[in-house]
Amino acid sequence: MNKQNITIYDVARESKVSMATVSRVLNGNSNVRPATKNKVMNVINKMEYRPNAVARGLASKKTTTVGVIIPDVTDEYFASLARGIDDIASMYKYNIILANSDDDSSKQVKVLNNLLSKQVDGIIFMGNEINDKLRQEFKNSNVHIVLAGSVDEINSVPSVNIDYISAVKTETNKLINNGNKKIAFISGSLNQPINLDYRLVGYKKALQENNYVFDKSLVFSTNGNYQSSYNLVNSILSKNITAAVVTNDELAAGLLNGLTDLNIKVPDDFEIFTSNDTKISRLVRPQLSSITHPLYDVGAVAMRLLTKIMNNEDVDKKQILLNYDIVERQSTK
Amino acid sequence: MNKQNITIYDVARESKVSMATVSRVLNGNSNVRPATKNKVMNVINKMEYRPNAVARGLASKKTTTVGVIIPDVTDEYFASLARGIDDIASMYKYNIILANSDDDSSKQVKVLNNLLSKQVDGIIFMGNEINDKLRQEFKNSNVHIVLAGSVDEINSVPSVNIDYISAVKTETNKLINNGNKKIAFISGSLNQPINLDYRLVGYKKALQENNYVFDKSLVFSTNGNYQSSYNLVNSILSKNITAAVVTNDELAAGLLNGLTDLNIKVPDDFEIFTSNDTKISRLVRPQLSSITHPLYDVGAVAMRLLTKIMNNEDVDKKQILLNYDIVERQSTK
DNA sequence: CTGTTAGCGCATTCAG
DNA sequence: CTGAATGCGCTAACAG
Repeated sequence: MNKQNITIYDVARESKVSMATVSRVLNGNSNVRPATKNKVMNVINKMEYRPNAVARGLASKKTTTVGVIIPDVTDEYFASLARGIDDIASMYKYNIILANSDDDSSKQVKVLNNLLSKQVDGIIFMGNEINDKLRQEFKNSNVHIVLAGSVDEINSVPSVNIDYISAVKTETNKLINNGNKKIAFISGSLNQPINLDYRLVGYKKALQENNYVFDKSLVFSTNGNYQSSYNLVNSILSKNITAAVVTNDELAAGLLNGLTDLNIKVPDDFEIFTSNDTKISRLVRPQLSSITHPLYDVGAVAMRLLTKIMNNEDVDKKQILLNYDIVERQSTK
Repeated sequence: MNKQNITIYDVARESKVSMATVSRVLNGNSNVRPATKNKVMNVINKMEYRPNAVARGLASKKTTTVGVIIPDVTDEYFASLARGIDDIASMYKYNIILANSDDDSSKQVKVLNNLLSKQVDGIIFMGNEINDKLRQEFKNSNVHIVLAGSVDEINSVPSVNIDYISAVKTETNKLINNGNKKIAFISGSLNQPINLDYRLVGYKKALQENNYVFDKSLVFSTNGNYQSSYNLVNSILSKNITAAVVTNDELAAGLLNGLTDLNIKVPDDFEIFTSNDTKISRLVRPQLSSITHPLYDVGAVAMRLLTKIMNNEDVDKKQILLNYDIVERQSTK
């Protein structure tokens, strides 16, 4: 008999007990005499029996797998979240089905439904924009969903993030205190609430507190990649800007390199603050000052929250904000 | 009735056919009259019926999910492979269960068995070292396994890679042609066959062809991270080395920055070739010359190969080598 | 504490 | 071309 095909019946027969008893020891049910438990365990080990999780899932209506919807694993921001998610998931005996969505709305609902058909016990969603259609799908699906490092501006779903507003505000304040008069705000698409409704708001708040007038022409909305900010440099310099708050590290690296290539000295002639503290921020020269975004922890806490929710435990707060810090490296004075 | 709980029986009743017929239209079985097929399809759409993949898996013994064992999603090298894997997987209607192994041998067998219990139809394995224990587990598991961007020195498993020997040899030759007399080979652990049995061999071949004597003291085995090569710089310079072939981009970035911090000019005073052409190689200054490693394609082809194998199609070659190229950016003359 | 029994939702014979 | 019946491997009452 093939190792793959050993069933609970086989070990029951071999152990001279009923399959129900085997099932009990498998599931740690206490209602089984230690002696028979040992007997069964021995047979299980001897036969190298491995429970069929699919059958289990069908019978119990629990698959111990969660779906993870991610824009792109290749993006270090989300990959770091994913790593935190997987570590905690496996700690709680869950597997993750990972699905790339490219942040594309139609792909997102497609993979969501695919995940649901696989009967996942829960879903961790990562994405830069959540529209009504998606919210509706979330609601209609009867699985629990948690957002990781992603915001829903109306908080219709539990989520784990940092306080983006406050973080960006702090950075902007530092730049103001360093004497900069014109500070750019450079982000990925402003259609993304995380940029428009959080980070930009933090930027504006800092300006306001310091009696700076908000100047729309100092706000740069890009597609978020390295080249887009690299190409922005001339336009930025023409406006006598001397510092920038940037919302992702690739963007910041592009800006930095663009500046350097034009012989503008960072931080002497231009200061940069970035947002996610990924490896990139330490690889470039000068190294980038940044928010110390605890990406791994955001993923980990999101997954932990999901286990609680799936387990029907009480959770006091469904919108969790983790602590961040600011690290000043070489791109700021 | 809850959308999640609509079964094949419900649509059968509603369609006034048997569940067998519904099953047939679901599976594209041609033995069903177009008229009844339409009737059933309409009901399916109306009720928003979504087949339960778990039940399907139990009945058909196919789960349309494959396991993906990865050292660390956070590593851009493997993340790029994973992205290629997922894209092709979803193209063929498979989902991927992603499991991080940290390249740890005991974790690897643990997640392997976990994946097997989930009845995955196949496995893509990524890892820097495959030992006999693991090979044995591979053999005992009756699922098909394909290696992506990872080598088994005895080729006991189908795999997709590039020709590391030839690639490194080409790089080394260029460095030799540029007049360098002492060229370092800097890699992650030499316990990893990919470094010891492939890349180092390529390095040696180039030396030999040019009548250079191989000097063991020019070979640096590190733990593979940025800091480890950064810290190596003094030791390297003390040996009058003027160029290096580096086996991963983080390592190369560390070397580059270490050199730059000591005011050694790259490429004028020191040339660097790196291996994986990840974003990093373009973010640092000067940008790193590299093998143009088609990471996404390696993952994609590995997944495609797996689908063929799972489908019992004939595959002529089970050890696939993809084409690479060399791109000379700013770290070489 | 242990065994018997009935599904979980579907694919798949086997008849017709 | 369609339906009835069986079973995939396991969990979860229900009895005892």
